[in-house]
Amino acid sequence: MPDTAEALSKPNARPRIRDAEATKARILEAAKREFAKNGLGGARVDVIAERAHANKRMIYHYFDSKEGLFQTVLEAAYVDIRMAEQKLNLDHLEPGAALERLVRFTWDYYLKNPEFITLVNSENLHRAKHLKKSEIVKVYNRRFVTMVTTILERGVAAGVFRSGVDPVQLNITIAAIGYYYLTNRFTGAIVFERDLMDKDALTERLRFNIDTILRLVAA
Amino acid sequence: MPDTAEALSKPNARPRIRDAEATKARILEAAKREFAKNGLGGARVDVIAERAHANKRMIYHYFDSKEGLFQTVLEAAYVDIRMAEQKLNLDHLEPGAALERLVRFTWDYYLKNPEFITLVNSENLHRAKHLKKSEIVKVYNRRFVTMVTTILERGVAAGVFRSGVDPVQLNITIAAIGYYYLTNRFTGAIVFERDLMDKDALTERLRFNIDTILRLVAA
DNA sequence: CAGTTAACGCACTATCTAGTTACTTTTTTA
DNA sequence: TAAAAAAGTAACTAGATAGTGCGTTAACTG
Repeated sequence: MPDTAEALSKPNARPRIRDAEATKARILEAAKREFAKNGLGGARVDVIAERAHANKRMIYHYFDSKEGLFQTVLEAAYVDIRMAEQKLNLDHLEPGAALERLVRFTWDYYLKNPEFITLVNSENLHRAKHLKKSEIVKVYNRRFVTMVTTILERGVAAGVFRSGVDPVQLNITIAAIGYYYLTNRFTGAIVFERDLMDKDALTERLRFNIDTILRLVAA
Repeated sequence: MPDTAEALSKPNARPRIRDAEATKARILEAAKREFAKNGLGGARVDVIAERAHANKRMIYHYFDSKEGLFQTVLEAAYVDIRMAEQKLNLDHLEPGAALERLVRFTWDYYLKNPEFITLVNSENLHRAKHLKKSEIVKVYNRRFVTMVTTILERGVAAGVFRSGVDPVQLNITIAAIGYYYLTNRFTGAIVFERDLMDKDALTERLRFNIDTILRLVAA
């Protein structure tokens, strides 16, 4: 009789397999959802622990504090989008097509990863204090800005884009026209009395955004 | 000796003047700041009471709950921006100038009223549950959408704008290119390694935004 | 297999926080 | 001017909530 009644809370409960990496990953995934849904202030550590099927103690073991956890989640989110952007391989496309592809990608990424937007909003409410500490993110960001600069230069050289467009302003604008539409979709639906998340509405907005950006750089 | 030591906490303290409207106004102002700074979840009712030089009990007396207070603050914010927009009197300007003026106004309003942006962000985190309840805001919003529709129609008739531009998409875009830049100024400063709030940077962004919108509607 | 390390879990606490109770004081009204 | 109504206050409560102390158990190591 190797198992006493006290040793196991449930009869026939198999011994829990221990896996630090898997537990960390489950906590991060649950935290991303909870932070995205309620912001840093509104998120509950107990909820994250429960959703991750982990003990709350482990959160403090791996991430030190609620803010430490938030910072890790945020870093992972930035690394993820920046890596996805790098994979676009825009250099093989002609400048106009490259720009269209970037606008399309940005839109699709926000749509598929709504947590990204909410995490960024939350971080800005806190004046980017967590992102400031992150060294890894800087490296990725530089490569990202370079992408658009290269497209613009190629377009100007080919005579299809006008010169003098600031790559940073363009970058911000590409993000803005997708980001704003999606992050403010709830108040937007009320202000404009329209379902902004309707399938046709989304397609229409993407078309409009591509149009906006191409007209902006057109020669 | 009409005043006993217990009747007055401070010697020579004049009897407090009672003014319900003034107290309400102080609470609303303090609440706007606190909600804008910390979001609905992060805001503290005690802090609002203290900043308003009011007793916390009065908040519950006038606004029922923290959420009731938030809703009132949010409604006031929307009414304020919509009323300011109506005062622009764009009908007297030629279409291009009218559009430029609207872009400029939107930008300046966000700059001068940064709480507006944070309140809207907070409201969207809560899926616009407070704004949904507001009837007054609907009236103002309709007039707002009409404004841009009229400018577009006049521009098309005058042959300076192309036809087929959706006024709602245009409205969203005008807001987006200013709003995104300002709400994400903290993470933006890190991503683009630039001070986005520098005076010259702000002027440059406004110019860029006007350019973006005019190119978007150009015939 | 003995002993060490690392993963995991329970139960607790100090503090905070929205909301309330039970009053006092000023202003208005009849 | 008496009494009713409205404005204002202090002290309290019940429930959360981030964070911990300490014991237990699985996995690895020599």
